[in-house]
Amino acid sequence: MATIYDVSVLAGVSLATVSRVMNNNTKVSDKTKQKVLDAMASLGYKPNTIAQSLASNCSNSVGVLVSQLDGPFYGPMMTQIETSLRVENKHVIIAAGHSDEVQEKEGVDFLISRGCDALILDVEAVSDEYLITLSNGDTPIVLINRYIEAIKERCVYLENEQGGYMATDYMLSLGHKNIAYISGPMYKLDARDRLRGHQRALAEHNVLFDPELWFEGNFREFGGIDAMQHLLTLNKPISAVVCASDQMASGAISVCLEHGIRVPEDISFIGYDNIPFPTYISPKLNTISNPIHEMGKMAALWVLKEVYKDKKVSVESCFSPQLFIRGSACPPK
Amino acid sequence: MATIYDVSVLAGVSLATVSRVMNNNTKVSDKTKQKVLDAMASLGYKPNTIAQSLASNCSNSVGVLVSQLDGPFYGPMMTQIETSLRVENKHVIIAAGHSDEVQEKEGVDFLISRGCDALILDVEAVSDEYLITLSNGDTPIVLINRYIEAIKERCVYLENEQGGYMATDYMLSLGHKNIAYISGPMYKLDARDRLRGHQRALAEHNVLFDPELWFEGNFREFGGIDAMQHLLTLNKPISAVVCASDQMASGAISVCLEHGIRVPEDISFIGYDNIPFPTYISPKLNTISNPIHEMGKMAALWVLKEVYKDKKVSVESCFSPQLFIRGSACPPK
DNA sequence: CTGTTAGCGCGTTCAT
DNA sequence: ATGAACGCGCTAACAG
Repeated sequence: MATIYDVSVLAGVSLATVSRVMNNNTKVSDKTKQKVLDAMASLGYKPNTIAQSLASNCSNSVGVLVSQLDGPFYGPMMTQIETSLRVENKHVIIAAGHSDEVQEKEGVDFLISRGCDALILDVEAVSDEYLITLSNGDTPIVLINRYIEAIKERCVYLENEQGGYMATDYMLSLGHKNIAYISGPMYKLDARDRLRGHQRALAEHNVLFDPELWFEGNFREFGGIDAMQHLLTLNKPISAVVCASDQMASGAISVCLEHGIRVPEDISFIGYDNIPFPTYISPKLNTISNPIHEMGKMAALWVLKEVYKDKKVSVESCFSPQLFIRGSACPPK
Repeated sequence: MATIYDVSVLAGVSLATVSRVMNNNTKVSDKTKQKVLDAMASLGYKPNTIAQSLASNCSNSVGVLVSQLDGPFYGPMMTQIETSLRVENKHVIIAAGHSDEVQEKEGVDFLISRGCDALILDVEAVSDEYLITLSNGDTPIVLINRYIEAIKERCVYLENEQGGYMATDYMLSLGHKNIAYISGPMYKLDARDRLRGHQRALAEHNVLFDPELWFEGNFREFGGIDAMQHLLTLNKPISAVVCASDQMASGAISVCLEHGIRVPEDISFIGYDNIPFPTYISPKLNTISNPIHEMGKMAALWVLKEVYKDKKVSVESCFSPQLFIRGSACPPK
């Protein structure tokens, strides 16, 4: 591999001059610049990014820690992050936290030790205090999907309570009264927020929240399956089910169909997240959008602006959910 | 940040000794080692990986280029790669190729310029020749999902032809004769291989391949939707549909259900890939497994063995598909 | 077993 | 505008 030294010899200039044309932050006369450029081209010179990092104390890498790399969310998010960052020649290093406090912290340490210039975190097991302390460290962080008052300028999040409200409000406006709710696990903030929204909608319509009609799921398909099986054993009238995730809604619907219960004729459904898959199956799932890809992009822009001092980007941190009406709900009989 | 120098001073030894205990490849007396360890601990010393990389000419990073970061495949694959590599303290840098030749090449260049020690590639737009040439370069590469004879020891792949055969053979064994086939795009090798397997199965059962019953899809849900809508306009008897991907199968099934066609009673279906989602909906999709996560893991192990000279791993490069029977097929009426 | 010394490839003062 | 020299933090001979 050709180095800056080879280029300097061929161009008949000093090392420093070559470095200058590379970073073109200092004035270099046009003709020496051209000589250097020619030399670089004829040698097929590529800068050694490792050496650049060491000398400049900037690795041009940003670490991304998500709870899981698979599933319907993180893919789109990673896509946006990678795309937004690569155009600025930054690279992304990934790590998975697996929703486990120890692993999430290990992931953070790992990424920091890797010399990342910034961290984009989608974590759920670590405490607010940990994150606040972390944000005072040397490596800047942005949080996706989490709102912490003390460091709100580093948070990119969705108004989950509002989304939960919208889902249930929609069912109520259709005329439903007997509404079951399948929530996410209560240790997750977004699950709690969505549930709160659900309860607020019920209250506003003077419908009592029946704890028996609430099942704590896990956001995954089989959580929805378990939930629906349980709800069916209750022998209570249920005309609509609001699910805190599309995955749970899909699982729950499959249980109904297998029991000969028609959707939406017998029971209406609405999910949350607006993941792609359920829009292609039958019935097409109504849902509340969770613009996870937008949030990924925004987090990347935050890094570009705050860490790499890119002037032209502007960031927006709070996202509003949106209702998508398709074919999985109708008025009660 | 404390450096190796600070540690050496505090421990009263030389720089080299500190370096030795870090890499513990040379013998160091137990008590000096302990002194160094204590000094490191009390300083909270963390090695600077950038400097290590520069000095050792090894970045401990491996680049992963996939066509897309989202969708049901690459998530599980990335998970395995990340997990396998992280335990060995290697980090993964990601890039997306978007199934486009230019972008795939740019991605490769990007990762190489980032000093990756090795590349794991899941590419489909670049030519075999390009990859063969690339494999002769300085950065070792492994290919996932692609078989190239000249560099087969660098390929981790699935026997797609066999899988295609199995899917159709299964339908034939159920008694189906009027079998439609929804393929992937013909410019992709795996799509062609799966189709070949389909044709071989038909031939073995003396069933003629009817080109009219073959629709070239795109592996995605809407490809299956388009395909099924087209097949239905044919007014030909069709009792079974073999799809080259679960996503297309799901799209196709949704079209049937909307037309009041029952699955599997009226038309049987089988997909390919064994992605999670369709196992949670109704009807549960029969399919051929595509162990993409296993392949990801194997690629990571290949890198560990061939690049980082890890002795204990053994790699296997050829994967066999497997038939999964669930609820989307039955004998014809 | 341990210390000395030279790089790794590049950025960045200082001079000039 | 350009060059010389030093330093980033660490590894790897080479001595001893």
